[in-house]
Amino acid sequence: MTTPRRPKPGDLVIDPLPPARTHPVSERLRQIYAEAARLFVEKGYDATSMSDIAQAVNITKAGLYHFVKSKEDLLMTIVTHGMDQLFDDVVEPARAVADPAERLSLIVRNHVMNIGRVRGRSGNPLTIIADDVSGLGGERKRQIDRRKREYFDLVRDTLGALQARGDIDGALDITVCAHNLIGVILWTARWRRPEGRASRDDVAEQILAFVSRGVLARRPPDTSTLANLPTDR
Amino acid sequence: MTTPRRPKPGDLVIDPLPPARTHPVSERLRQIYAEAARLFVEKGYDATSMSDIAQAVNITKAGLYHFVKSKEDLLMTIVTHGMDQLFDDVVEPARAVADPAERLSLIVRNHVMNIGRVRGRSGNPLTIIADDVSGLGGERKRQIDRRKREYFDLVRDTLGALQARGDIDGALDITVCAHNLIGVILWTARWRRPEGRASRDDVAEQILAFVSRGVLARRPPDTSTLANLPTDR
DNA sequence: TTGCAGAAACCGACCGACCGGTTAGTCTGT
DNA sequence: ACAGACTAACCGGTCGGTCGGTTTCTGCAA
Repeated sequence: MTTPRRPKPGDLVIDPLPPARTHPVSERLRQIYAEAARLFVEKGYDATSMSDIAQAVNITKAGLYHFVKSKEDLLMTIVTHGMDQLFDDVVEPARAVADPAERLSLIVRNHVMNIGRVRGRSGNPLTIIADDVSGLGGERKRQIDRRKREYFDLVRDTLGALQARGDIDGALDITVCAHNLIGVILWTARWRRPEGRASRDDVAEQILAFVSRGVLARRPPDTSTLANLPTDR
Repeated sequence: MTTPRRPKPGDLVIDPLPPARTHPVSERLRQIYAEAARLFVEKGYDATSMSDIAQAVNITKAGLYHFVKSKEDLLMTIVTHGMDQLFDDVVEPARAVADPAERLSLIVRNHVMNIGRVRGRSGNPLTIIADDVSGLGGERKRQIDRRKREYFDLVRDTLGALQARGDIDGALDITVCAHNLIGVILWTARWRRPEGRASRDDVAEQILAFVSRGVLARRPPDTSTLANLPTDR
């Protein structure tokens, strides 16, 4: 029952969803994790059967069990890998940035880029499904929840630092703001289509503008003082 | 195969999840829809069995099928009812408001209040699960999607009107903004606990402030001109 | 007030399909 | 020879749903 190691920087980690193993992870295994992740995201964990996954990689269910211990293990590995990516791409880089405004920009940009990234032939890694971990039993669920909490705290503390130095209106509840911000980011996974009009970069910049200035803020300090009248109809 | 009617104003609609029936809908039926909704939200549609639902209302599965035609019917009725509420509480009132800024406020407030409302002994009505309608076949899924689209268009058009009159920065993509806004609202269903610190009203006002002014907008037009320096530190 | 028919409410037993997972054994490359 | 990759057949169990029957409620004629 050792806690599953996650790849350290310099680990030569292979692109899509590698299990914690030594180097030449078999192509099959990669394929299995990639297809399983795609199906879990597409149809949901409960609605995806092991036969579905087996069929997607062109082996029988028994063949699939040659590589994988259980369905729950499969989910745990996938979600853990998604979390690893989140920490490698977002959390650790963010912690290296001292200025909270810059840190916030980095978090938004990197997280949005992380979501919807297409790796190999797999669909987008999850983070979304990380919310759908009800299929995980006791200790493993707690492990994922702890890392989600860690990420949330990073965001909230960053907003807290901004509020402390006066960059955020004191009337705003930074805990609620942190939820809102994360909600906006994660929501992109549900509406953005890779083939759509908006690229990942576009969306990242749009979201940054959205959360920074808000939707109703007029562009520069408006030159005409008329703008401040109470509800002009 | 007539399209299921939804209650018109003045219909004397009974509180939690009534099927389309004449007045004295049986208590059992109300209980069934309420418990089913609670379980679907709690564990997900696929992970909830008909036996679970039957047990929750203290009858056998066969007894349950006396009231309900199929599991999919149950889901469809619940989701349709959730949509009805969204339209009654948010869309139709919003359409009666001419000013787009006021309309936006109404949408945010009423939608946040609608989510997490507790009716009778049922949990919060869904709108969340309206995203989880993969269990619905062809035509019925399309029917729900059409109404989701209608709501989305209302939000986007409202933002469009605000942008047209200069209240929203021209650089912002209002389609992305609409997604962001809806994401923030729906996300509340995933993190807000009724017993928690923040009331529904609190959250509604916080979100309104969040999307209006953004997080990084300093309070009033800062009196010291020093504030406009490029990235201090 | 009673008797009773019919409808609504409900149950125990059961169905075929499919679930996650296992077994025993067969290929194939080294 | 042997190990990894893989399969056909199968396991106990649960799924959504059905069946035939019994109880309980309700309206109404005598």
